[in-house]
Amino acid sequence: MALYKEQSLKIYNSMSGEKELFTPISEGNVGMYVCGPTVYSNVHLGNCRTFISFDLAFRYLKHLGYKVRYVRNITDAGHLENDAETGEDRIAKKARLEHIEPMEVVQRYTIDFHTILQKFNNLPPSIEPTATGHIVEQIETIKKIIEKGLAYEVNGSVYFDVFKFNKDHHYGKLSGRAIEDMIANTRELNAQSDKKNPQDFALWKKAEPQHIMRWPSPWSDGFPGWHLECTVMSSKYLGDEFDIHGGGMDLKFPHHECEIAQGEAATGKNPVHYWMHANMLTLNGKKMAKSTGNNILPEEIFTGKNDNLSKAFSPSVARFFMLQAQYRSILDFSNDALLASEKGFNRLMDSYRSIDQLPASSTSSFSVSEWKQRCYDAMNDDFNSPVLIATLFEAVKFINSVKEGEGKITHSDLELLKSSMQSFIFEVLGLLDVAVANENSSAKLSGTVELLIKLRAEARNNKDFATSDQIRDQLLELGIQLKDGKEGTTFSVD
RNA sequence: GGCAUCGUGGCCGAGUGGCUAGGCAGAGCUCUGCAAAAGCUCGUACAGCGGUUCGAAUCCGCUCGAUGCCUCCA
Repeated sequence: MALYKEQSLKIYNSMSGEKELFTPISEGNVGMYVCGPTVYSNVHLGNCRTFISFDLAFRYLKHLGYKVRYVRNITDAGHLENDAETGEDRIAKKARLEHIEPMEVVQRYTIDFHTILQKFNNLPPSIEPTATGHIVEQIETIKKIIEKGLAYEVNGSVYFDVFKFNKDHHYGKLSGRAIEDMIANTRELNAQSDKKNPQDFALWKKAEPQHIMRWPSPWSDGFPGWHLECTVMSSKYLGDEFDIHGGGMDLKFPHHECEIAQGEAATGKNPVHYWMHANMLTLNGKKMAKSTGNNILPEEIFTGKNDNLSKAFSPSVARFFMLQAQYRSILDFSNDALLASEKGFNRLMDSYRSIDQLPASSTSSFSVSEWKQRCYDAMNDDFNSPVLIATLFEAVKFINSVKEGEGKITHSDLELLKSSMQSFIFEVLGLLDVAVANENSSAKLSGTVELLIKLRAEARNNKDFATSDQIRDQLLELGIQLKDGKEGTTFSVD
């Protein structure tokens, strides 16, 4: 029997503002769409947090036995830097600054994006469509919306008629806005706007002569509006209605609001059943954003080359740090927080590795099956990874107590403990055991250290503490820590 | 200005009416030749002010503060 039949997953739906029992449209199958990046520069750590959050959801849904189709787009068509009627798109700007083709910009940063997410051990999505690969579909959707009378053409550009749409629908229902408030709060636009109303948004923009990324359409040589690609690609691969749509909190308005409007205008159906929004990662208390320069690159974490960092941290430590906060909470990045996470992460891994060495008893002093269900309870509660991690640490405490000869565990509980820890740490949380990953290259090292441990033990037996301490202290200087336990000495490498 | 989210012990972060996570740091003890590691014990926090309630960090109101969106952003 599939696990999802035993576990009841609740997801916080941004649309209702409540945690709702998750029921997919088609039993056993989940369609999930997440807004991907615009590839005009390196992904920063804040971007990564969002994608790690949805990777966690993807992993858990799969773990529960769902067949998941995870679609995440790449925005590679240039979109304007602001809502002005003229201006340069960010990809073209980057191309001009670096003297390369716009598609070279796209290629370079798509590769960077993939490389970084792979280091964080994110699973690749099932489909990763690009905006430029779906121009035809986007034009077709614009035609549909025009036919419904909810879009209009002006000077080769097509705009979505928000006011007209709002007569029969509620534009603003996701972000809790009323159109009257939007009008009251509208900022002054430049006078030469083609839009009927400032709230209208572009479905198609006529390209200026210098605009490189352009495609023919019934209205003009131009390019699609930013919001359109997600509507088109999500419906193409997941259907007019699908289960989960995710993205960063900053996309809630206007991007996701526009997606809903486009979907409802084109098909008459409300496209998304569960809206999920991942919260921001902040640096120095401020949102990380490419546009303000308040950001830190993942590569700088891995190398330690950033003024905010005292040392380098592995991708798994950074991932663990982020998973220690719930995805809907703002998380503030700091060196101290990362240092604390690193210690906790290492303790978790050390404990996991020691499970094989635990002696079995005839009874257990810890209910493994009950503990396991609490792990599920945590994840079932809107993917609450920090509570899952806290629960994993209960097991760590127990494992260590067995090592000390305090706790007792039966053979079958031992098996269950090991397989559960394995599932949650690696499969669900997607953490990587650095020591295991380096096993092959470190086989010689561990042999060498084992030899030194043996020599030290002999020296200690002979009360030659000068020699034994020298071995211990010099190894520590090299980053190898010896740990004396009841069952002998083990070691860990930084 | 509008809308939204949030303010938890030294730090990071869970918890949404009573049983008061977890990690890191700190203190004591056990173990140890001494340490480290590990184990045990300790800390009793919820911005402020009112209100609801037998009982509130948790619900309501107000005040203060922070952040996000309202123009591109995960």
